Amino acid sequence: MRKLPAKLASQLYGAAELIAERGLDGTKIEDIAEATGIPKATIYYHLDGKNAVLEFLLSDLLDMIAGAVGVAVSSAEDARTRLEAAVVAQLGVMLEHPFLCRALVGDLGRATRLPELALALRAAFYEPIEQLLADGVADGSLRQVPNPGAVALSVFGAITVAGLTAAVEGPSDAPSADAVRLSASICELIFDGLATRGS
Amino acid sequence: MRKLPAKLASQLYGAAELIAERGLDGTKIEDIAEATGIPKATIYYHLDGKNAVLEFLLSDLLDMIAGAVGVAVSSAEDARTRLEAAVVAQLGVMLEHPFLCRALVGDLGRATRLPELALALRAAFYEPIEQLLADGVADGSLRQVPNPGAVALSVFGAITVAGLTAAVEGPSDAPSADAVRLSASICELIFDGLATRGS
DNA sequence: CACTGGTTTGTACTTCCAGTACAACATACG
DNA sequence: CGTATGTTGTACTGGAAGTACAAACCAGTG
Repeated sequence: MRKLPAKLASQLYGAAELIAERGLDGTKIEDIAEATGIPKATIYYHLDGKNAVLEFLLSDLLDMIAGAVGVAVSSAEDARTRLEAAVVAQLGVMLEHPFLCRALVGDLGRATRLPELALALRAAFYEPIEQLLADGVADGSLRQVPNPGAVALSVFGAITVAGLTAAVEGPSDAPSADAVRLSASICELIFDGLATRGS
Repeated sequence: MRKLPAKLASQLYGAAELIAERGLDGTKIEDIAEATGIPKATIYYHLDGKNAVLEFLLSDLLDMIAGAVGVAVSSAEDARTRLEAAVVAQLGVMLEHPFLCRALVGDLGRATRLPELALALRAAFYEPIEQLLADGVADGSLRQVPNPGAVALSVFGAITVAGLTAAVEGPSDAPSADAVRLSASICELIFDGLATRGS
């Protein structure tokens, strides 16, 4: 089940918009069959049901994010700079795949209940951030905080919610420019905060 | 449909844990009937189906949050202080109702597709924050940022994700103490940021 | 008390859809 | 050619949501 032919895989993306729009519940297998041109029997030959369709689509998105972030994170810069790069990378992928993001948000519950996906979610979104915050303390580019776990979670939330919302709201025609802009706002928040400065 | 008898309403809460655990899909109406003691026919007499059960439970949670936050926000302090109070209030309610939070996360997609709930979600979580950030700029207790909308969204994400995760992970035995602790971490992040200070 | 209107509930039914079974067909490759 | 692996149509099964409805129940109210 883990190696469906490339051709089918690419056709399956035709279902993303459908699922994004109506949710997996509101989408009949027959609809997916029609939208993708893959007959129902064939879908069932390769995939173990509806959930597997979602799982396939989302794990792909998550892999893309994890990949892009992984690249961004592995430069030689200090952690703070790498965190900025990671945010841009993550938002870039998200804004480029708005339908997948909408599907993810819409069926988040299901996603977190699919063990494979839950892991991939963590790996794509949360872990890199957690790691970077720790690195930043080590290399002095970020500040030590009393409760790193909670803070990492909040940073993760700040980035992800902003990204998902942006992706969900409007498919943009210049995703990577938007990603840069949005990431600037987010980084300003998480680095400098909102308090009025003495300086 | 908006005024089910108090007795039934209270019984319905018995379904929250069930839904939190398995998701609405994984929960049969018959299960809900059994868990709450309300027979299926009666459920259908008052409510228009499964979604309405979820809608009832979640709109209640959202009302509680909106209420608590509303109180916190309406003090005479400066915006920054009120924002802190709002965070504590929001987290307090969330940690006190872990099952409802889990149900919310698990069926977020469905929730956002129910128009009433989508509005209540916005009103409970996002709008107060947006307002406070604006107030803060006005009264000088918070800094002006180039893109207030995006920042408000990130702040919202930071608080909500941290809160939901905490609620989902472990039902705590001292919710309000935990809320205070967690909110301190979050506020430190959103006010002071993570950059290393010159000072 | 009897009448009336709303609730409550059991039971049986309809409908819809995910998933299965299976047979016929295609394609490839030895 | 023939065996294996994929592809697809069609018909079926099973389970759960939601509906229909009638019988019971429970106020009030005259």
